[in-house]
Amino acid sequence: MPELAEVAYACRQWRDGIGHKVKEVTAHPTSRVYRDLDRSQLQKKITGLTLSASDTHGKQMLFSFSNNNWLGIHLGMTGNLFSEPPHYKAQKHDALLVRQTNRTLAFRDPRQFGRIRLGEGNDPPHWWSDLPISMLREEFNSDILSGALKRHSRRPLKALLLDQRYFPGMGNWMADEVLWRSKIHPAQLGSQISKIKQVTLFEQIIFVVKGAMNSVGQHGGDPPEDWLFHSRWKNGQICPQTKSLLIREQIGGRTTCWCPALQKKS
DNA sequence: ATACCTGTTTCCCG
DNA sequence: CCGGGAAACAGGTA
Repeated sequence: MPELAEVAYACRQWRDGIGHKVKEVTAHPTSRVYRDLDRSQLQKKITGLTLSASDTHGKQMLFSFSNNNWLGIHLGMTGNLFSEPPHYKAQKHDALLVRQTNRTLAFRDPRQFGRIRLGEGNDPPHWWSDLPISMLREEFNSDILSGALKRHSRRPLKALLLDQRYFPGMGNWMADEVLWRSKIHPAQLGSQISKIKQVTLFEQIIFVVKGAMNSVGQHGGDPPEDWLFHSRWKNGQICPQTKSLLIREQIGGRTTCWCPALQKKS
């Protein structure tokens, strides 16, 4: 599920809980999402407080509570948020249940690659405030891209795009989408990208990020019909643009899908 | 049964 | 010290 737009949608699932008090907190006894945290401390801190706001930044989520308390959630590979009925019974992979009078806010994560963090203080904790500039902001400019290309001149573009220090929220399918639209081979090295291609690449990052937020981020469904997204998940699919056979291979340690007719190495 | 997977961290190498 | 890559984490699904 979770790349930036899916995270934004997940965050909205807890929106109805804002302005309401926490009656009880249930933490899964063994889930790895608590690897930074003491479960009883989480319960002690959050119980009785009021959820006051929520926000996302890339793949990170921040929930604000009364009394200067903060809860961070990262969905990992298989995490998701749900709003369930007040007396909902915990399922096997429910890592966290936050009970309120009219609903139960649930964080479910079968593979447990997600992560829960806590913070206390007037200002948001450092794990939130230290995040790199959001790709949705005006301050996210092409200098960030050119700086990353320069510093990592021997990295395949696919691997670079997944680097959260530069492109917070970029995930596997979004990176494939960006490279496909930019007509860049995913294994192309940072140093091999012309100035012209850099401009295209930057524009397509913005296009895909905004396009994903306006579709997936709003309704939780799929991105627009003509996106590579719909053809990238299994072998033997056809490029929506060129109608030639798409390739799927590991690049930068991740399954990568691209169109050999469109995305040539140079 | 076996391989695969929307993410990140840690370890190892040059 | 830095950059790059592989392995590890864990369980569901095809």
